[in-house]
Amino acid sequence: MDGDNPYLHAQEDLVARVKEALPEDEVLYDLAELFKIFGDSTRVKLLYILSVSEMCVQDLAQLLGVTQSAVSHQLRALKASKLVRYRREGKTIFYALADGHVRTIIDQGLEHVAE
Amino acid sequence: MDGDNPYLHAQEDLVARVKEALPEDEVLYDLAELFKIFGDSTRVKLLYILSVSEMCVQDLAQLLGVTQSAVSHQLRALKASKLVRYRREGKTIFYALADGHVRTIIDQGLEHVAE
DNA sequence: ATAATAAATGAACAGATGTTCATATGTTAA
DNA sequence: TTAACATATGAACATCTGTTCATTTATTAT
Repeated sequence: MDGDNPYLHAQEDLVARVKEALPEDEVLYDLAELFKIFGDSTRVKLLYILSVSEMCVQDLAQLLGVTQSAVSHQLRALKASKLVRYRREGKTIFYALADGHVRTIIDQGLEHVAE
Repeated sequence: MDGDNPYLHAQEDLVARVKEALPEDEVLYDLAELFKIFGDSTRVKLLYILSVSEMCVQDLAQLLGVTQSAVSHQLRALKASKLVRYRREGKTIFYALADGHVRTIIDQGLEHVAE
């Protein structure tokens, strides 16, 4: 213990080493943005639903018990995060998951919640 | 196409089937709460750091560039979600991840972000 | 063209969130 | 018991978020 050090408590070596191990700030920021998407019950439900089957906006709204507008707004967020894709069929637009990652992340989360 | 049906568009069978497949509302709510924790850059950083090494509050604050108070508040949230544990050593309290799930979830997220 | 239907968008607003500041609690050493 | 240090907590505040309502855009059928 070097009594002169004003930061007596700090394990400076450790701090430095961990700092090395950290991903870029921007990456961690993007990561938080991604999880933010999953951090709303309407959106996780949306994602879970779409992991079961593609579906049109109105059916999603009905299943979620919210406005068509609300779903549309949320789908916009999911699109921006590349989590969903969509296809138009006449007046109707069908949304689907962009890839399998989503379900994997959800399932990991469910495992933790189940404990 | 049954033209009399006021919900012409809806694939009611599908909606019903998917409804069956959905986890309980409460589970999905808890799931969202869990991901909400990961959905803030201060907190993911915290979690990432702790996945590398246990650490005391002051060092965490230094590493994150925020107040000791801010870290303490966030750690409270992490404790409430059973994501971290802690041990006291004199005046200092060392925080650590509660289990390995956290890192798994983070790594899954990082994979998606990396694309 | 016009009407009808599906989805998207913008404005507005209530409620939640994350931070700092000030202060309290707990622990150790003098 | 007092001083010093580490952490926790409460209040206050600015910002962010998610929803609804009203409206617009896009597509199809008449």
